Amino acid sequence: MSAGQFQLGPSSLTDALYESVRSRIISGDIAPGEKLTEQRIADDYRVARPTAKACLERLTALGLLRRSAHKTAVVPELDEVDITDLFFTREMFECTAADRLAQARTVPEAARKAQTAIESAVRAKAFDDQVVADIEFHWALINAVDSPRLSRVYEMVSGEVHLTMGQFKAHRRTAPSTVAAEHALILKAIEDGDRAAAREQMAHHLQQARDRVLAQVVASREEAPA
Amino acid sequence: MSAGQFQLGPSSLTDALYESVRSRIISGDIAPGEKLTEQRIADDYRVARPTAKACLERLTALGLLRRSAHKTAVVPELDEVDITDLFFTREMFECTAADRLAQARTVPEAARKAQTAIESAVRAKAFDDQVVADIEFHWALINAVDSPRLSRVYEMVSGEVHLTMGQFKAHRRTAPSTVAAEHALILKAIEDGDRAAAREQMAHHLQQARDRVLAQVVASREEAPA
DNA sequence: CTCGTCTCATCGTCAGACAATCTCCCGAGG
DNA sequence: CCTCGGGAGATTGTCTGACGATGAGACGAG
Repeated sequence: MSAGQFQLGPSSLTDALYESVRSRIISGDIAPGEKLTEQRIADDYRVARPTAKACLERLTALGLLRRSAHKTAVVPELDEVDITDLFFTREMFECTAADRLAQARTVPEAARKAQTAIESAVRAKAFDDQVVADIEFHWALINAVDSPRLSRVYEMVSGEVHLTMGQFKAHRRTAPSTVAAEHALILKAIEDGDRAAAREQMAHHLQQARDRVLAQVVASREEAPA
Repeated sequence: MSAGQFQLGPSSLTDALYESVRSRIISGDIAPGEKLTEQRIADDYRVARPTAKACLERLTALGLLRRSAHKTAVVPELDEVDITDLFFTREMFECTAADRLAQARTVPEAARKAQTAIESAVRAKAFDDQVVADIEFHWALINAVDSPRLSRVYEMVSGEVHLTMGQFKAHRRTAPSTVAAEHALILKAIEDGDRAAAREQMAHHLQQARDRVLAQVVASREEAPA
């Protein structure tokens, strides 16, 4: 009985559950501030509570949920301090990656593909697609470094990056297609093998992105002072 | 009955279990290559298997264990590729931290304390203490940046750093007290607010450390060709 | 209106069970 | 003698069901 324990899928049930909950959080289907009990997951997905528990623990480790002992997990709402810290950490990762790639003059194919995807999403005014492609672009650079540990630790901030994007895309009014231009500069620097420029363009891009996000946080707070 | 479920300690049983197993792996009490079944943990510590399982999963996430689906977890033996990658990642973290601290001209007190601890351990020829203090030194710099995310992700490599130290300290024959001297240069650069120098000294120190570890790996392999 | 207590929701952990999967040894065949 | 396939045991993934502990909010006393 009990719909559980088919593991026909490519990965185990646990992984599928994790992926599903993760995407629901990232997409905003489960809104920031919303509580997520173990029982709710268990009921929603017809799994046992321990399975749901493990899933919540994984998400907590990635920063997609926050909880302390005996308290219910909630989807965090990132404030200015969180966002500043998050982008600081991103900058460390991504500037290092840009430097490395410039050193090797390796422009990953995946990054180019993501770049064209961004451009077409901008033309189509498909903001969601643009966000997805943007994240893919950054992931492509990280993965191209070919350092398992770098990719592993980047995953720990990637979830929160998604959160910032999803959290505020509803409020988005300016649609800066400058993102694509900034990406192009980064790729150019990598192509030229100019390490310093690659670092700098990446840092600049991330600071711009951070400021855009911060501006939205402030704006959304002012229009909804709780 | 069943000795479990007293949670007198400061943290929960799960945390205590995790800490204990972690320290046993790091100290080499559980040797690299050794298999660690869920049942063994459960028996050793008189906890239920699910509790042991959760513990192993946490350690796996930190790189202190390796496992794939349906296979028994083992303490990894880091090879040259792993160590190179690990130090590359460390360099990213720690150079960023050194840069930041130099920018603020903040020399953390904890780092100074660790530094004197290293010196006295060197004088006492207490190699184990030296390793512990060395790790504390590096942690102190990371934590002084006061970035929750930086500290969180550093934890993901810190475990493996411990492993490299513990894994090879048995084979150690040269006792390079140059470590303390290199640390002093880093602190000096931070004190002077010289960001470039801080980065460079840190990078240099880590490259030295990496080469020392790599040399030991090669040496230990040659003397024990399995 | 404030404060302490009490109940309920939720979590941490346990025990025991079953199916799926992996490992390893051992015998059949070349 | 070596290689290869098959089965028994070991190990994991997940389930069900249960108990005590902890935290949060309601409810009544002062």
